[in-house]
Amino acid sequence: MNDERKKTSDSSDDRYQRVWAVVEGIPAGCVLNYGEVARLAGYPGKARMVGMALGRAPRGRNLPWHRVVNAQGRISFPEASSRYRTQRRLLEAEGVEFEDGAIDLDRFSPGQALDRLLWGPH
DNA sequence: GGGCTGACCTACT
DNA sequence: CAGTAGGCCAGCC
Repeated sequence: MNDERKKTSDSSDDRYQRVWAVVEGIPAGCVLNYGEVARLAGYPGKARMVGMALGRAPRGRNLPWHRVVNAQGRISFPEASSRYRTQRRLLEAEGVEFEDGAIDLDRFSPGQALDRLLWGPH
């Protein structure tokens, strides 16, 4: 029975494709943490793989990698790094607010995005 | 083949 | 609230 799954067994590249698809589905102005992305991609518990998938993402894909932060709502880069500033600038340009260097994941999750559209920003 | 590292998470102390 | 411990998996010596 293993031979049947041989064709459908996930190669590393296919796993990245799935992660990228989920990330592309994050609407502007929203953020998800690595664990959520992993879960939505069908790999619960494999949050680390998401980070690697983003790092290995081709540039031509226009992947909104900046909409993925860690579970604490913080950017997973040293604040002194240029990557941190780039990610933060992109997020703030989309309306994501930082308080004390952290994002309120409940307020800026895709689920709450619809509420903001209907009820307006609180 | 083994060991370390890392764009991580959860649970517990 | 901070710190620790265990888990997870892909890359790179």
